[in-house]
Amino acid sequence: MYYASIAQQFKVDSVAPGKVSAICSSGPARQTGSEIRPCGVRHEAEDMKPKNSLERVLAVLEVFSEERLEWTPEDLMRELGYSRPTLYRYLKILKDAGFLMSTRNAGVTLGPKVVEMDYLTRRADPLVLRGEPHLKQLTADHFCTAMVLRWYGNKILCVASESSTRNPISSYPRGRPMPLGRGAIARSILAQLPRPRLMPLIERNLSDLRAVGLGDTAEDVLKSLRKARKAGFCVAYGEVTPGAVGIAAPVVDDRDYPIASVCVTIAGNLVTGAQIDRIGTEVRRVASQISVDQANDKA
Amino acid sequence: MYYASIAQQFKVDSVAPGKVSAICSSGPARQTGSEIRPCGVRHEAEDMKPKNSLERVLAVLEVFSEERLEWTPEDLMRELGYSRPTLYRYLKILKDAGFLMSTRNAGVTLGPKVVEMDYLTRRADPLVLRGEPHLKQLTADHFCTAMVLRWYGNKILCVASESSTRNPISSYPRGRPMPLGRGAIARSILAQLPRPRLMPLIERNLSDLRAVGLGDTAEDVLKSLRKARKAGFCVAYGEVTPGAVGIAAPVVDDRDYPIASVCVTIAGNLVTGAQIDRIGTEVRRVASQISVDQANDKA
DNA sequence: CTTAAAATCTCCATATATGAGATTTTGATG
DNA sequence: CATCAAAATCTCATATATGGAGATTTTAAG
Repeated sequence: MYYASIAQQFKVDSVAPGKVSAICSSGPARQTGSEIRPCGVRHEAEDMKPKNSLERVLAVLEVFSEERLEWTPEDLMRELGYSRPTLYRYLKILKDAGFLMSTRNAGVTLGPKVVEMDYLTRRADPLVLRGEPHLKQLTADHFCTAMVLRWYGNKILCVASESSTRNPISSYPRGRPMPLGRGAIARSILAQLPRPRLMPLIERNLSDLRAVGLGDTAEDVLKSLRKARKAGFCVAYGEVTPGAVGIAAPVVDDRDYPIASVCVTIAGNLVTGAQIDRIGTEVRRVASQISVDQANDKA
Repeated sequence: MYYASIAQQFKVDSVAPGKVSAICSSGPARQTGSEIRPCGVRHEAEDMKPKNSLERVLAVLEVFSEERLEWTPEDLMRELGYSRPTLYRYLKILKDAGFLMSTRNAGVTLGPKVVEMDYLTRRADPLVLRGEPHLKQLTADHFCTAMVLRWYGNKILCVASESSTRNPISSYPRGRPMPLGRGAIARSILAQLPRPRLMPLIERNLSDLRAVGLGDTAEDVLKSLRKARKAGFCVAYGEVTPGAVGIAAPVVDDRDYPIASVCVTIAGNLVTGAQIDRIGTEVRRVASQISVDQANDKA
């Protein structure tokens, strides 16, 4: 039988615990501490379609994006391939829970429960809580925008941001995923990833990575990232926002696996190279401070 | 009492416009232990237990609150009454979707997907989009905090807020539900509700409503609210935050049903009664402007 | 008041989630 | 690194919820 064969396969894997580590070291990273399952392919190519109804309800929430903030039931049925009653049942449940709300145009959008939960997240996320004082400090010391960004799935997500400039340069406020191929933040995180986890990401973003001068081949990029890792922080000139310098350092867990990044963004015409180095050192210090606090969080 | 005297002073000052005093409360803020009292409308007799698995998964997300930001699987099993495998299955799905994440203490918290969705909500919510320019205007004109708050379920939820003060007085930033029984905001919304919808809410919050001087019996409160409705805006002195004056007006849909509230919060020692009246008129104008725009949103 | 579109409901065969307990994995510790 | 307890996952028979087609009610519009 189908299931039987799968089960057997799993059994074979787990019968010999000694070999598991060998398999892991050459496969994708296993789930680590407080991270989301870093299962290789996510939104990029093709999510494996949800198999059970629980995942199918949640899948409804996944279709909302910056490009498509509002959906009609018809479109949802088409997009997700659910039957009419099913879709409407899902919608009812999601609306009742406040995750969705109706719009006038007979459509649906994300609802107030999301807002409420985000507030709780701000209060709960240790990275936000620990990060904020540091961000205040950084923005007090420099005329800049300082941020903490989470690494989850294959995304980089700003979770906290503080600014001492009039019009903050960053176009990535809390909650907006950042590109993987550009900017000091992305690099600071990539540089910290174990090779097997890293390579597919490099391949996928090679054109961007090449464009910002990290190297022509994947191997070259890898070499550049090794250097970056050694330095402890990354600098990027106008890669994400023209005229802005990004200075970022990774926050890691107790296994040196990256979980976030601390970044200072500052107008390019405001800083000299020497200053950038000084800020870089500060950012690195902050990031590693957060890393340590984080690791010791046995509360 | 201190606040009472301030309130009285205001009352005298604002006698001229006549209506205002009628809808003003003179009740001092009652200190309930800490300065910030979380809105405690939770596990009343209100939520019926979820019947199908879809609702049961979502119910997991419902247990997170300001008082309890982190849960262990064990506690969740106890709280929700799910079996071990079921609970873990739910957790796995929710974690994979990013709604939850593991903490080091073998617990779970709300995850990054929530943050991401909240960002989308900020971009999608017409109240936020339409409201923000008005808030900018209000905070430019006055030294205050201006907010838009949604009315959903039986909650009042701040969705947008702008501030021109150094330390914003409001302890209700985006996403934090507000109490129903206190403050100008709550009153501006309650006043707009149809009687059958309103009465149970009055009953449930009668002690609070009485404390702020809206009347002794439910009928009295109802009468006060009628007046408030007529005036078009509400004023409250230190009911939510000691020393702060709240001035709020309802945003309604095309059937005059309240969907939100616009509020200006300003330090009590900064404004005279006459100014409060002027601000009140402004707030009312903004709220009704948003109402109209909202109703015409056939985009 | 009539009509169209949207949303909900009914029915039922069948796929699917469930829970008790066994099993495996994790991670802390001497 | 062997050991042990706690945490997480798995197995499988069973009961249950699910989703498809189409009927039906509700809502919005003319």
